[in-house]
Amino acid sequence: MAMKGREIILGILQSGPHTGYEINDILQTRLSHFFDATFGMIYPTLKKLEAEKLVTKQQISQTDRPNKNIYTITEVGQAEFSKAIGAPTSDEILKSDFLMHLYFSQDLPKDQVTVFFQEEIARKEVKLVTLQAQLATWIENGMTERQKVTFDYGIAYYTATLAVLKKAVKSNQ
Amino acid sequence: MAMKGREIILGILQSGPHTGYEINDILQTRLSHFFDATFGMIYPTLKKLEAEKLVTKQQISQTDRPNKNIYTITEVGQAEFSKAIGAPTSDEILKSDFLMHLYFSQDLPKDQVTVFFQEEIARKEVKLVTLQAQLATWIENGMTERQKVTFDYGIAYYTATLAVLKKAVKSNQ
DNA sequence: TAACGCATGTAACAGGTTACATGATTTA
DNA sequence: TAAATCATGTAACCTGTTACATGCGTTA
Repeated sequence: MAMKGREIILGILQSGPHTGYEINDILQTRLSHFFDATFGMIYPTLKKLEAEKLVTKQQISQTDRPNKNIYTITEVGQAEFSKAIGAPTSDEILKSDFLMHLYFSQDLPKDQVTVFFQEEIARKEVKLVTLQAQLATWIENGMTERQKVTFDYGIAYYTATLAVLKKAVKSNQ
Repeated sequence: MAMKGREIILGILQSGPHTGYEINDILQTRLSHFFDATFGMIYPTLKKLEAEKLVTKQQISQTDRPNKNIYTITEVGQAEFSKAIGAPTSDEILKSDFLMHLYFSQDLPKDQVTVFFQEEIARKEVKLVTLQAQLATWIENGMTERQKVTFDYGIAYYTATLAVLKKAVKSNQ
């Protein structure tokens, strides 16, 4: 059984207390190339985690900004997380809507396919730049050697697939 | 809205009538690097598609093997598929349980992490070999230029990430 | 004045997963 | 004789998605 939203959030809280908003930010910047999350998943999960005593909530009132809830992992939460991190890893899952379209695009006009290519290239370039831009601050705030591998993996992935896409869009024209 | 199971199955049926078993086979060999399916999804989807008249079912009795159902796409199904294939593509989604483990592995012993690396490398090598082995028969049975791009994408992806993984497992030892 | 950042939450729903159930023939 | 191939299906469940709802302060 792969690690799900609950374990990911527990994992992020291991590096210190955070709000749901901050958890989302970490997910969007540093883990976005191998996991994706939305607020619609984060807040309900945090609520369940609190009900199960895996995290505790501290409410902070703010005047200039909305009030916030800071979540801290408990010992029970730590134990649950340790169990999950030691469990065997499962298969990676990639769902590419772009490749799906391309695979079945035999009846689409060339121009339409070119647009799909360009959109996918643009998306990947944004992802690549976002990830690369993270590196400096990430190292400052403490990046482990193992986390560096997840970073390298993302860069290699985007770089290699962008090359294929850019070559293909040329021969499509 | 990304293409879901129903559109994928409709897409496969565009290249001719197939059984659920055959659909699974195509998915596991040629599309497995960007989509994954299970029988638990395929058969119920086929049933819904038939109820909605997007496909028709022909029952074939066999003596030496189990009976089978051959599904054929209808005109309504064609129309639905054309609509889906022309719609904008959405973001790719990658979920890597291995990278998740690696990212949060600070408390795991080196040996355990090495095992995770080796397992992931083995999985990817199998995927790479399976995909490469498909090429010859795929070309014979008709592979479009665009499908060739999805193939190249998969090869580039596995090759690039395997290189990162192999380098990292060495420095981990 | 529009957009963005901060900040949280719910309800309905869709979609797929997992586990189970069956069984003959062929290949290693 | 164990395992793989062919072949289909259901039921319960889980997890996450989408859309909606609110609202102030700051920056462009």
